[in-house]
Amino acid sequence: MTKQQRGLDTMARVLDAALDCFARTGVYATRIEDLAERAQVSVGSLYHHFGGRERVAFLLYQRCMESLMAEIATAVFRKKTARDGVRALVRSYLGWVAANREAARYIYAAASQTELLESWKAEMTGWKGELVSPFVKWFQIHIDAGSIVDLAPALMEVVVVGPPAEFARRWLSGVPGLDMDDAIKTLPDAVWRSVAI
Amino acid sequence: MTKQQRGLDTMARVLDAALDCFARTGVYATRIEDLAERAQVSVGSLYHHFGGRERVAFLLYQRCMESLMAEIATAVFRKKTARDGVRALVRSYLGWVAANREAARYIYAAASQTELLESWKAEMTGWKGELVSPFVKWFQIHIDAGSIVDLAPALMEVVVVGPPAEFARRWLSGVPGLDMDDAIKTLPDAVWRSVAI
DNA sequence: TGTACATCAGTGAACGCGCGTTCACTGATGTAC
DNA sequence: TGTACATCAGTGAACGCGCGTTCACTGATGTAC
Repeated sequence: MTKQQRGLDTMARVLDAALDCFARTGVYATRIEDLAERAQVSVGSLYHHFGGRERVAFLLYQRCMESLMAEIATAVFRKKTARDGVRALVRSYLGWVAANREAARYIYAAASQTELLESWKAEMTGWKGELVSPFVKWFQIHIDAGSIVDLAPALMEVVVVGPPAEFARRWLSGVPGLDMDDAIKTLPDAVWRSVAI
Repeated sequence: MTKQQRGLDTMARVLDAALDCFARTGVYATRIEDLAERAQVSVGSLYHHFGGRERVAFLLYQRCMESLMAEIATAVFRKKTARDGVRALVRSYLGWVAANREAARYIYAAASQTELLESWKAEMTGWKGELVSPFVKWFQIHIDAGSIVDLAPALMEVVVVGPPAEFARRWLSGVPGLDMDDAIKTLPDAVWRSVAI
């Protein structure tokens, strides 16, 4: 009827293993058996809980995304001014990436796998909306206060997240000449300039 | 000894087919046979010219990337002022994406497939350097003239390309509520603000 | 507190097949004289 | 201009195997009385 604690534990172990495997080898390049072995679980058990690899990939994506959003939320929402909030957002985004390279790598890889996420599209739209809605409200307040340019939420998100996200992608894929500390110093101000009034 | 015209033609046909297949189904989800069929080529011939799927993927990546960079270059380099150049860069980037959705989709997908590009890493570093060096020079001139903030090339690239790239990714993956015309109107100015002095 | 029953959790060998890769061969194009 | 030879281009059936998925079964945990 309901899930037992033991089941939840093994699901967590599988997701841990999936983070390792998916980030390094890629989702479709990791064999079910690799996953099972690394998670100390039989393949049968894995199928019992997830029903297949795609479900593992989706649940892992949710887990990683929620971790990122939680970190950013705590950094932003305790700031009073728009300037401090926007800069904290960029800084915490980059900080999270540096501290969770595998999760970040996986988020970026998964986001571009349309095939992968297509199956869960409905389930995802609602979930993602809930994650970002607090930020939309926060920005709206500062737009109304006249301290931030008036951009539609989707464009605001792109303008603010674009630079740190682009940096993170390149940094994670080992592009030479990229220094995370430099980025943490300069990108917050650059992003703030683009939305400041 | 040297390649014949007939060989070059079939290679081009294979790359055309690969753009279709890779952008829609994903690189590793497209079967060699699908590629061959769509390109009107036998699998044996495909192996004769490329030696495997990865080489197809790499050459296609180069082709797409060069198309994008050429479009941006012609748009930027005829502008005199830094402001016009930066805005033209963002505008032409988005314009190219809108006009070449499949190629854009593939660029983003391929860039996050470390496994894929790892094998050609050496070959790519030099090639990519040649593509971006004209832009580095262009920006340096305007930095020296004091009309643009002094950022390291890698960070400048991230700040300028980040917003349009992030928008493009989301737009291509069908995130609801994204309008390309809106982006073309607002992003160039937002990006310019972040690098203007 | 103990027993009986139901459901969940876990196992791993066996099956089956999709698909990449090869290879011996034919045809086409180029070159030397 | 023609002939002979070399190399490139193209073919597709056959092979082989990696790997996802199933399934009948055992063990563990929870529940009702």
